[in-house]
Amino acid sequence: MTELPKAYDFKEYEEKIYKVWEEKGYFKPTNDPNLPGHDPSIKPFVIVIPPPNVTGALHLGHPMFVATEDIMIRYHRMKGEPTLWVPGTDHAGIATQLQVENLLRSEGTSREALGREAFEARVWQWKEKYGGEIINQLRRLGASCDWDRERFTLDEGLSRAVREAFVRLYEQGLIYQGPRMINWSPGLQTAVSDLEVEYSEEQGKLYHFKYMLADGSGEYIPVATTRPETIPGDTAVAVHPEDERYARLIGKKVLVPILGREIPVVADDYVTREFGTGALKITPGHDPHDYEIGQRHNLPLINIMNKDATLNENAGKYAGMERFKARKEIWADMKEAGLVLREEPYLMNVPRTQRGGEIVEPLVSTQWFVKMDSLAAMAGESVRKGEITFVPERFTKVFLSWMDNIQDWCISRQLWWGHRIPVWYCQDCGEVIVAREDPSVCTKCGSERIEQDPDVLDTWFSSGLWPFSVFGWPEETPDFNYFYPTSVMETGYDIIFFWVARMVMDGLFFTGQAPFNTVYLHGMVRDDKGQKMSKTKNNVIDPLVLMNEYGTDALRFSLVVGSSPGNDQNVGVKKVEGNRNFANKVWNIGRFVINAVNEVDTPINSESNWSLADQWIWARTHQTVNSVNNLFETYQYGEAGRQVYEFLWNDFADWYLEASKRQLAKGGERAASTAATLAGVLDIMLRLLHPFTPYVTEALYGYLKNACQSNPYFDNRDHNWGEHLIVAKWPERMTNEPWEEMAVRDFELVQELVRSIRNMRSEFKIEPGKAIDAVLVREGKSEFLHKNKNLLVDLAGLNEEGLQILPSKPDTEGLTVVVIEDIEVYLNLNVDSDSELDRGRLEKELAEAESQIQRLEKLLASPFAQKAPEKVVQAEREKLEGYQASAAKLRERLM
RNA sequence: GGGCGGUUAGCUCAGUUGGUUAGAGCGUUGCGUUGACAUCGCAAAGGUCGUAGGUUCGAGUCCUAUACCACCCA
Repeated sequence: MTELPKAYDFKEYEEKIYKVWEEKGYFKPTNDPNLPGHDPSIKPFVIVIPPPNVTGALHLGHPMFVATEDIMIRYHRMKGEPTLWVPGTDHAGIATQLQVENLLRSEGTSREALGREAFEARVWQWKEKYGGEIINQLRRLGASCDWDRERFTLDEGLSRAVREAFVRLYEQGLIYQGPRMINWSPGLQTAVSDLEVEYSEEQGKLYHFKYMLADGSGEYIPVATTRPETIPGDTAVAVHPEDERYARLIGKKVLVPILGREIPVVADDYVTREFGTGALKITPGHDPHDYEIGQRHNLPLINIMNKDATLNENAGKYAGMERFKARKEIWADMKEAGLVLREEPYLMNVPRTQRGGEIVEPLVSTQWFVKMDSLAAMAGESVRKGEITFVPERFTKVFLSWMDNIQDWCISRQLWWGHRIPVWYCQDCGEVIVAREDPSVCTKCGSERIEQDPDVLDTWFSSGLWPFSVFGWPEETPDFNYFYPTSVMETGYDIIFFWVARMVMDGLFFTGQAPFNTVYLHGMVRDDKGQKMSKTKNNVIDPLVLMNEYGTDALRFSLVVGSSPGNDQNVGVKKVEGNRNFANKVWNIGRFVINAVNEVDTPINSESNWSLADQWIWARTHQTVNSVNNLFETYQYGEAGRQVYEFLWNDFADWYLEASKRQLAKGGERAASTAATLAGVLDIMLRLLHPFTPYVTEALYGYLKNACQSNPYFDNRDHNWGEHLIVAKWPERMTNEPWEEMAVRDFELVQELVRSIRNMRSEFKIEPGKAIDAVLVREGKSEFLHKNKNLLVDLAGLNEEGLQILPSKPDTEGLTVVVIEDIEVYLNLNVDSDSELDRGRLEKELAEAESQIQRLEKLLASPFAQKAPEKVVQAEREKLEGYQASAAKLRERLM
């Protein structure tokens, strides 16, 4: 057997282990519905991946969701359930198109120069080249997905699903085309949906000016606007119906500045009297609110802008001028005409595109929309009925309020990369053909002059179908029938509207079932100061760098542990480093245990005779297993990981391993049973830890299993070794045995004694290696001390030969005392026991004990003693007794 | 304007049926390499749990109000 190296070298294992898992087929679900012997009655656990952008770069959000989903997947797989994680990527219309356009620009060409077909071919090329990168990175993160089921939103099957979905919605009257106010991105030259617009508070100006009455009276209405360039599109001035200032002007005509067009003054209670001048210019063609007001008052709609955000012929002399230049020009001209009142600084909400960040222009354009109200109502009902639950629960409300205030969804995009809208227009008879299969002639007049709509669908249109399109829908494939609906949708809370809501609506509409029963939402990853990561702030941490430096396990653990569901998570390099150290700690625990197993040279024949330490570590193991199970069932992975971490480091390594050394040194059966405990506990903990840090645990598990199985004296009966850890059985809850509570209490007393003695050593500067003589006293009942004296000797560094255990107090002249409850520990520290230092220390301890006594006596005299549960009261009484005992001993000593 | 989350040790954060002297990691201080681990060990310092009320025998935890920070929606 080869000695393991002193430090865990993740580079040595990660790739190899992943390969083994994959080759062994562990990522594939058991009970595959496509194979003989399938049992449809067994419930599978299924997650579909939130598909990353196919040409996107890896950022910390990816390891975040991979870690969380992989934890869920590995846990269910280890529980023996048929488990499937479907991977895939998203074509990400705008993002991908922009990347390729950038590339073309650098080559001195453009998509327009290439033409649509050549451009599309070029994007596919790009996708083939870079699309695999993100997938490889997911593998590197340890994602245990079934790669044979990998999908891409633009692949053939999913494209068929998209077309089917579009046609069905259209047939049901839920898709319509029409002129509506949309958000236009002049740079991207496409419509974007409401969700793709972000508002940023920016310093602007509020321009006050005169709207002259048309009657030539010289009277005017003062109006304020943030966008003077839209004045040519004004078709009314609105005032509040109850505003006395303007009441008499309602119904009169005013003149549009510069253009001199007559428009009416209307009354509408949308107007806020307190805002600005209390009079609002109405531009139905270029403002969503004005658009609605325009509809209410039957106002004409004037479009004054071209698609590139220059003004058009309707703007008169400003035609052809860029929108912000026009703003200046118009204002200057109005100033000259004496129409300007004043300007004041104003903080305004500027709409910008999520991608690119340029200012969005609201304008009326003919686009395709999905009618949302009935779909949203269905989705809301499903959630209200509890068919879908959110983790954390508070997102239910967010989801429902979105559903209750839903707006129609603009799904057409003027892009070339995406699912082409399956609509054809007949050039001869004007027929609109919506079809599942590309038509070659007009279905009405038979003309061959038909043209397909040039637009593509919003990427989210296809993402919404993802939970079932990946299984072959609309075909009722075996996968679809068995794996759909899925179990958990795990994703970030930032796309609850973009994606989760649409999946729910689509799932219900197309399949009649909610696409998943649980939505687990994770928070955003921020830097270690809580700042959003962004290139401009230069605080982006590249996951690949972290993985190269500290290993995948460390990164995964850092992204899951120390946070709670739905809350944002700060990640710094320090944290990852700390968890690299943890992986190394686990490795070294493993080295120690394996070594102990290797040295077993006797079978265990007699009844097991557990030491206190053995009992304690088993009791703690049971507690941890039970607690971790509870936490997993309630999605509290962060806390579960923390508990395993704490157990391994603070209980198992710091205490049990130390305690086990003497037991191992004894050799024979004692050593054998100790090794069995070491191996048994480690085995369980590796299983609990595996979903978090799959690589180091799998590596160690292999070595541990090998050591145990290759030693003929080692009893493997309790181990139930899995072929690999990834498919080893998950530790289920255990019932606590009656002796456990006592073992924990006794061992904790030992720990307290040891800590106190260590403190004394430190305080009195005793050399670390020096064994000290001691006298241990517990009035009348010294068995506990006799039984555990070895622990005290080993862990506290006492001198075994010089150690006395007495049932009553002897002559302890010259010794320094420590008191823990009713136990006195006299230490020979070669210091003057009557020294000021020592007396001072004892007095401080006594004072502390006395103040505790006072506190507890007061507590127990209060109504607490009657009203609190007996168990709680009893615990406090015992504490009081402990303090009373130590106080008595301390007082005696100080006499 | 509506909503949601946060405010706990110098820093970053845990703390899910309210149980009675509040936890971790990092950082800080002191000591330490005898074969699991210096990617380590032992010990120490450090918090009136944002503020003000309330409910309760008991509140970091529940309720009300309020301040500040962040986010979502309009």
